[in-house]
Parts: sequence; C-alpha cells; structure tokens
Amino acid sequence: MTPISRSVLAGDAPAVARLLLNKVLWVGPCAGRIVEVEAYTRDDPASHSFRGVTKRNAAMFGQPGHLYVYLIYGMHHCANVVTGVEGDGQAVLLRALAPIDGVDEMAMRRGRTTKLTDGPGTLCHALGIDRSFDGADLCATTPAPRIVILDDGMPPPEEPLTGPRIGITRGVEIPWRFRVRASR
DNA sequence: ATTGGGATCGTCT
DNA sequence: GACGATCCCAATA
Repeated sequence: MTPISRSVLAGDAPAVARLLLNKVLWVGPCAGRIVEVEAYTRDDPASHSFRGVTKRNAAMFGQPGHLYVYLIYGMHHCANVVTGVEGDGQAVLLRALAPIDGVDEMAMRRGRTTKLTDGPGTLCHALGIDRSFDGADLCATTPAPRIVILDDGMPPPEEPLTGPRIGITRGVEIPWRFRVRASR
C-alpha cells in the first residue's frame, strides 16, 4: 500500500487512464477501487482545457498527480487526476469506484445504502470531495494528506472495456472511456 | 426495464 | 444569458 508515484501519472491521459484502473482512491476513512475513468486532453473539444487556462481549470494545467475538481450542473462535483507534464492540460476523470472502506460514512453522506460511488458526481459526494480539494496532491506522503491514490499491488486490467465518453456533445467519437470488466 | 424532466449555479460568451 | 465531463425520482410499458 504505497501512494502512486508521480512519474506514472506523467504520461498522456488515455494511457494513464488505463493505469489508474484498480488503483485505490483513499480519502480517510473512505476508500474505493477505481473501476471507471475517462481521458481528456488539450486538443480535445470535449475537454475543459480545450479553450486554454481559466480560473476554474487552472489545476488541470498544473503538475501531474494533483486533483482537478469542478462543480457541474450547479450541484455535483467531479474529480480528475492531472496527467502529462505541467502546462499540458490533460486529466483523467474518475467516474466510478468499488467501495472498500468507510462504507458507513459513504452511506451517511449519500443518504442511501446502494449505488454509493457509481458515477463521477456520486463518488465525490460519498467521499466528501468538493472544490476545496482542487489542486490537492495525490502522490504526497507528508504531511499526512487527506486524499491519496494508493497502489495495493492489483494490476490494471489487460483489456478494459472501452467506449465513448458520457455526457459530452463534442468529441463524442473518441473512445476514451475505460472500465474494469464485471468481476467473477 | 426504460424514459423524461427538474434541480441548481459557477463559468464563460 | 445560456448551458454543462450529472443524478434522482416519477411515470410509463
């Protein structure tokens, strides 16, 4: 159980997206395994970085291994892992987790006991991620971080499911959604 | 099982 | 001033 190294995240978003599958997102006391992600790059009409740096997306142009969090539809937060190198404007959207720890806490926040972390907005709600997490370093060990991505030794799937990204109107044809296949 | 509408607000045009 | 990398519930079949 060690924080993921920043060098792993320094690649292009579509490649890093696959590497993030089966890693663990920890926001004590809650943790969940990453099972679905989407990649966004700079020359990608669906990406927030497509039109350059703004106040909102500044973190997306920062150092890899940090978090980019934004509010969508006025009510849900979405969390992204910044990839590439500083200035690239690439990121991987965390779309779904399989809960591991802190399920009671998640259920409390969500006000339900099922479907706790099955979408980008719901997983942020369950883990308590909001805009105050924007720019947080996901690779840090000290001082005690409140959010980290951990590698517990489970490798990414060799052949993840791929398909179009969800909820976008431009760049629809780019198949940069990746998902762990149903287990068993 | 599938579909459709409403909630809600920060950001950029 | 419009709209978005969404979610949930109610209504329909």
